[in-house]
Amino acid sequence: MSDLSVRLPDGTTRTLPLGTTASDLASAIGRRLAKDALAAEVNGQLTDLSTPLPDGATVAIITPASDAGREILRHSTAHVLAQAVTRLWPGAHYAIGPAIENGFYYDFELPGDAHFTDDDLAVIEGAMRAIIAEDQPFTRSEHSIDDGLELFKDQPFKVEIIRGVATGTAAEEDLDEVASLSMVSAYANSGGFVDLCRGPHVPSTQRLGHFKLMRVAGAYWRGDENRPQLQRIYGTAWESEAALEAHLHQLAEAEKRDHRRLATELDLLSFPSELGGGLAVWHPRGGIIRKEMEDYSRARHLDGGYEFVVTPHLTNKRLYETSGHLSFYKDGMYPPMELDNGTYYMKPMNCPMHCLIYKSRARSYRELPLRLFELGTVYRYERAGTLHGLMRIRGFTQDDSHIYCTEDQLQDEIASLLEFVMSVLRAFGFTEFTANLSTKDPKKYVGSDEIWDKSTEALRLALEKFGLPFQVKKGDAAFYGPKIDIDVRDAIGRTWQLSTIQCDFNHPDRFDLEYVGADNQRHRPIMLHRALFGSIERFFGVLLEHYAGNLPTWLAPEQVRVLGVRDAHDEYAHEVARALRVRGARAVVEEATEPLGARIRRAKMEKIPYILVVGDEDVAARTVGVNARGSNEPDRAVALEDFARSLSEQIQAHGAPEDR
RNA sequence: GCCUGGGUAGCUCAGUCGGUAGAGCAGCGCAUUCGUAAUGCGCAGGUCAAGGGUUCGAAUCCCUUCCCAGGCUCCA
Repeated sequence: MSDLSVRLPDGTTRTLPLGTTASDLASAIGRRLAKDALAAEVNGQLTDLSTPLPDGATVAIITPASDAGREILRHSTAHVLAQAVTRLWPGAHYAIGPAIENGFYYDFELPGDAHFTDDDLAVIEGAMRAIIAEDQPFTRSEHSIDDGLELFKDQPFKVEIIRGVATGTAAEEDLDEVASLSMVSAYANSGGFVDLCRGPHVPSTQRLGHFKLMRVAGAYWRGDENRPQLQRIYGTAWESEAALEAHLHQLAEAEKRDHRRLATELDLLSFPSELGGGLAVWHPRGGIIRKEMEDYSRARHLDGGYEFVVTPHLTNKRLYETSGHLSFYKDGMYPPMELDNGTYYMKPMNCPMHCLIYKSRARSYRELPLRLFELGTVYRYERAGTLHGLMRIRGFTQDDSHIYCTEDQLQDEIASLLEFVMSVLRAFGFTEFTANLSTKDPKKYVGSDEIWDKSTEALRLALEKFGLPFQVKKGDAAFYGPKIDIDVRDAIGRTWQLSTIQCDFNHPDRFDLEYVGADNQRHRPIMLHRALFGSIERFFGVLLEHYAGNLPTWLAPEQVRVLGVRDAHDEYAHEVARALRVRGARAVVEEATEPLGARIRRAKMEKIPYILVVGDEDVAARTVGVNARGSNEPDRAVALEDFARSLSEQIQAHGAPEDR
């Protein structure tokens, strides 16, 4: 009997009898590994533990606490979900059930137009736990296309997938469901349940169990809203109960910093239903934060060589005929108003108006780059189901600028734009950035290939110059030009797309924009769109979540609350607050009509950066007791002058917060 | 727009089988004068999202609309 040898991830090789499976290998290495093993990676290919190993293979055993291991757990749990649903709803059709970030889902079509309800989740979960307790093996089998079609003849979605594979028209995600282009693989469990799948799977259902079904949702088959809507069940699954608990805890934490909750709790803004969906009113405490953000933005733009413009919210439709919005963006616009002298629209974008400003007189190359900036409020008719707090809203203000430059200036202008954008984002406390570079969609674009190449290259060079990690998204650009999108990472690791720098070869043509060059000839400028916050509303929402409501002092609506210990100290408390206000701080006194502890508690819950407590000793020595947000120990007997100076320095500096 | 689930006091929520609405916090008043996260007592607060229907009677059952949540689709 001959042997085979395999190479392990640590570089060692092992010699084993022919016919050894990955499972045998794990046992040979150690009892612990044998117990943990879920699957194997053989020559870079994931496979079941029961697969016999080829001679000379490089083999790694996949265990649960790894990305690959969790993915297998999740995918296998999705199969159990499908099996449970078919037990409870005989005749249910199951479509696809992949592993996703933190979990899995599976899409179903229930017999007789039935729908899942939230209450069904507990029932399904119970059925899943029963299947897991039954310790059912996942048994792989391979079939020809024809046999596969026969095997799944009662499952129309599976049939469609197999047909797609057979005819070479399969979507990429479908290839995960089958073994190869000429063969389909299936996994059977006990009780007659079979699912189409490439695998690998855990050896038996007993290896699963640390999961929770999260919610039901509708999802279109193939993600196409013209196709049937299926019932999707989302779940999360982990390698251990502790990991599952940690994930659920993380979700609870994220919910605590939900900007919609914080906006209500901190009395910042609201969405009165009288206004209609996606329209917000800003309360005084939200309004002052917004003012600070806008003031800072304006100051930086002034510094950065921008010129300030203002344009109306409403315009005659002719403008959007010229810009082309009416032909390609009509669905996103509020319906027209028919007036005596024409048809008017709310503006969904500022760019056409800025082009009119450019066009208002002849331009010389000496004026370029011309950087127009506006806090421009726009209205977009977002579909009702897409609205989401401040993140997706129907009326919002963009910090929008349009830069007109020559081809020769493009490179430098993009580089300086990127630097400007990052510098402002850093001032708001973001430190981690990534970018996407979207390139030409060869099927749909305007402008010459040369200008696309040149500007795409300019964008790429700017990203490289700043060492910003980026991914190229091929074909993802809008038809009018390539773009950079900048994502920031927030305090709990989520990423948000905020800023964008887009080249536009379309507007200059449509508006027939020109400048006179040094050669006394007319030339067409290039237009750049640049949004930094994107929308003030959305950026505000991201900031709130990033800081969990603990805004840096310069942005906090109330920066200092002054509390006298007894009402005898109220007069001094007012004096302290006045002294701080003179230096530009927002300081408020809450008089001593309630116990000190209650007033401190309220100020803490309002997330005010500094609570000052003043008593007899402070009145006598002109000091304050400083209770800073996030610190455990109050700082007693700080000289008022010292506190006032350091506070105003902190506010002036903007930038990252002092938070501990 | 589509699917599922919701909407009860400013906020968070309870409300049984269809029988005329309840708590805590917040607010207001009075008392309390207190050194770092809740002083006590009292008062007020509601067209139960809106409209229609069934019923002797509707927060509760049915229909329509609006709004919200989570997804799907969409985000030029």
